[in-house]
Amino acid sequence: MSEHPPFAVAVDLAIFTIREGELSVLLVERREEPFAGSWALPGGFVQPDEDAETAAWRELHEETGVERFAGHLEQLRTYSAPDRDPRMRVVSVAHVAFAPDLPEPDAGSDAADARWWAAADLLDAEAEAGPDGEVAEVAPVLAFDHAAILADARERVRAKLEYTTLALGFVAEPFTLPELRRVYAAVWGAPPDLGNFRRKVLGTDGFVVPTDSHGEPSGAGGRKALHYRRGAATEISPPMLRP
Amino acid sequence: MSEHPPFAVAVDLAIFTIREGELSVLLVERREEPFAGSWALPGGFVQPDEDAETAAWRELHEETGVERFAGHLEQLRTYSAPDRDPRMRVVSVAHVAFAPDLPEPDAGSDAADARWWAAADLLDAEAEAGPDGEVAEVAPVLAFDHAAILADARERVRAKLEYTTLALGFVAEPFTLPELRRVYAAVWGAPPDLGNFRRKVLGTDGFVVPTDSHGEPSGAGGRKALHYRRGAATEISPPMLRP
DNA sequence: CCAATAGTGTCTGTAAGACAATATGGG
DNA sequence: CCCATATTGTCTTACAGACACTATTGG
Repeated sequence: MSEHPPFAVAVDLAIFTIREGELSVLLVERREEPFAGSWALPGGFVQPDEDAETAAWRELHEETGVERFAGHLEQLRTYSAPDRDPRMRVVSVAHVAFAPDLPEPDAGSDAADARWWAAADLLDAEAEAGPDGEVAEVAPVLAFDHAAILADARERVRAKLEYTTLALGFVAEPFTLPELRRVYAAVWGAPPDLGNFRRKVLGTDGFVVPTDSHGEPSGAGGRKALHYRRGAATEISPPMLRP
Repeated sequence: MSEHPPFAVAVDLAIFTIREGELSVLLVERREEPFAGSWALPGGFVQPDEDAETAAWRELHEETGVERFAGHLEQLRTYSAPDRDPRMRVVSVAHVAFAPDLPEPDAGSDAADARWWAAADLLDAEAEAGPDGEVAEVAPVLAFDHAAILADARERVRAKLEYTTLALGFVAEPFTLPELRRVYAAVWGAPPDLGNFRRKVLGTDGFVVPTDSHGEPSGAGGRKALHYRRGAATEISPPMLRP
């Protein structure tokens, strides 16, 4: 049998939420080398008594400060290039998480800062300038291989909205159908057709269940939307395809 | 920052092929402890200069003996329960591979035996008895958490046949449409409708390209089927759903 | 009344499910 | 000729895409 050289095993998390209509991801500014001063996905090492998912939940709680987490967490894939960490051999079991309206994070002990970034600003290289020609804040280049992890994570979320009800993980109960539609718009980058979206959601058995209450108008002026709660269904079949 | 305790990192492989119309997977009989004498998925430790995928390809070549591998290999997911290996802390980056008509394997140095097993016999617990009441060979209980890995691997393959052209990885070129349909039948456990299958495959641009040759009748009597080669397409949209 | 948002209805094209009919080969 | 397999075609239904129309609220 071959040797079994020692590795460090880490988890990295792409934690998504929707802020101001944009799919946003939590990054931390590293205090320590390597990549001190760079922004990176939150993460940490797996401890001897943990599996990777437990470690991911622990990091999620530590980074967001949220105790009761209403969203979803799942394994993404494992990144294991020999040179991905310059210090030593580290394989990272990356995870994806998402939740409704998470609070502004505190910088943890090993982070100089922590904040939400619009995923599109980090991933879609476009001319970054506001309408008045001013750059709000330049999107950073991520440390390690975290740009690749983030790209894979966003694609996973985009794909899963097509054939699962995981969009419900981005909204707090009770929610309105326009709110749910804005989740799809933010994740996919373009809104699904209004009427077709309602037909699909309401026509999929167990996706949402109606309540007798209703929300407030979203803008100034406009009709009140009905409130719904999440149903028991987890899959959408046939899937709702992206525009 | 937290500690980074040492782990061993392994790869395990679920290598599938179709033999006698059945989805089959390669198992090895372990020579060493733990689980000496038990059957397990082939695998081994990742070496210092390798990433997990490279290690998986190396193990694939070592276990099958095939040099030019016509099929497909991809990462499945990582299994990291603290007690999954009684000797020490090992996380396993599981992979799925499949290929057309692989040869009967040789037992490697660390294996007492190696052979193909029908995946259904290992996963679908049924009354195991032939029509004459005789049990051909009792399916083993797999070592470690390999039964769970195998179940996840088969589900991955089943799902991927729906929306990708990866079924082509199970057939040698040139192939006939009935051969390709038998791949779907073996993986899904039931054949897709004959006419609808042809309409879908031939109607998906770049799935298969016709040739001017043809195969021999499959049974005694029966028409000759046309030969095809794989096209450039990798995705099937909209997907071909399981029956 | 007007603008803005929520909700309903309709038409049409695509494609899948079910299944029938025809073609081609071997014995 | 008969049977087994391959190939083509048809009918029906489900459902998505596009888009028009109505309803409700605040200013």
